[in-house]
Amino acid sequence: MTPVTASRRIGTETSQTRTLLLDAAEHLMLKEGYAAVSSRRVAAEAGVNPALVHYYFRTMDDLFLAVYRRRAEQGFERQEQALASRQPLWALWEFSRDPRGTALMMEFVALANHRSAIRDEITDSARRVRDRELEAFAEVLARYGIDEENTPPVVVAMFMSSVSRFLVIEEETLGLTTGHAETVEFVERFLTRLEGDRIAAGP
Amino acid sequence: MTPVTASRRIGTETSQTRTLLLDAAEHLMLKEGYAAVSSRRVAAEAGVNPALVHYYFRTMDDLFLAVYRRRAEQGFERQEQALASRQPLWALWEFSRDPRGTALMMEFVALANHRSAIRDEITDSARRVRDRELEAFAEVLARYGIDEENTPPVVVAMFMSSVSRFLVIEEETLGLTTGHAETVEFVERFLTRLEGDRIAAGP
DNA sequence: GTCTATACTTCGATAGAC
DNA sequence: GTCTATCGAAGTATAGAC
Repeated sequence: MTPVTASRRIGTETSQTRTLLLDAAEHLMLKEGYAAVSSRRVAAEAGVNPALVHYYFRTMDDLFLAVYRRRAEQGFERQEQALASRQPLWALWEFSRDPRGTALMMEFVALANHRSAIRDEITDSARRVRDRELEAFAEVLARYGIDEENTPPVVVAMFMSSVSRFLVIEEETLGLTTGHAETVEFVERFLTRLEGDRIAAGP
Repeated sequence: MTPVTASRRIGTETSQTRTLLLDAAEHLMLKEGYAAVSSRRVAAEAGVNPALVHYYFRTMDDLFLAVYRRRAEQGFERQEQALASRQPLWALWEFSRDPRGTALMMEFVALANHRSAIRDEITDSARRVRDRELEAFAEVLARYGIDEENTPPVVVAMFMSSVSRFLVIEEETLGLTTGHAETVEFVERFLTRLEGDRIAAGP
């Protein structure tokens, strides 16, 4: 896999140290923002020698990309699980209200503002998630007998995505909750009307 | 205004150089993200000597706060203008879809994640905007004869805020537009039902 | 108000010993 | 695979001349 043009050595993807570094970078990013993710700080957080960061990741961008890809892969899986469950809309709603995912995503979007390699990666995966989501909403809402003219599945999907993320950011980052309870209640009444009361929530 | 405890000199708030530095910092923040805002780069962007940054702003946090406060003040004014206009909901919708405001806000929220002084300032102003917004929506929707039970003004306000910002971030930062047109159309059909076709848009 | 000069810190990245 | 050592660049902040 290692490109022939690169002269320097690169560690294997199965290395335990590499995983330690990814965990440390993600943790730092959540705790102090992407600007705090430097090779030295990541190494300190992981408890390994700073030079190892550049042994496993050629550049810091490579490290950021690896952190992102790992999470994105997990996101795809959780989306599929949600869609395959008995209450797909409830499951998606709960998934997108998970604070950890949104906080990390916000850091990456901020980072994407001035790092094109990261922006491209995020755009690709966001589009993939969106396409799958829109497809699923169309199918599910049709099954529930929702009138497509008055309540377009695309719009329901976009509303739910927007609102969940907006609420999480305000709550977690700013500690602002004005108007949140009423909004959550409104959405969940809608979900209950379609899928009944929420049965079980997976972590 | 200058605290007695601070030994170092601080420039006046009316200085032209100070304004140049604020403009430069804001521009850099929009173009390359908050991490690009260093004293040297701000000075270069403003075309002045780097030492002047610390003459006008004791720390970089002070600079960030000054940039934020200037914009927030402008935001309050534009909100009041929107609410006082003949089509307040249309005006608010267009205001919150202005890309510049949202992009800058996102940078500040990301910055707030690990700088408590900035988080406190943002939380305060966000709460102020929200309170005013909720108050206005309650009054305006009642005037339009909207049933408060089925369509709670708080929820309408939160939905419009969430959706507008979400769309802007996806469009501007990621270049992702899937599902956007349908969503905008849905919201604007709602606005048209209440306030008629949009008459005039501000700059 | 504006400048030069400077102290000190942290960063990304690499070379080469072990 | 891991370490020490190091280069050069960039950062914050301050002192003091002009």
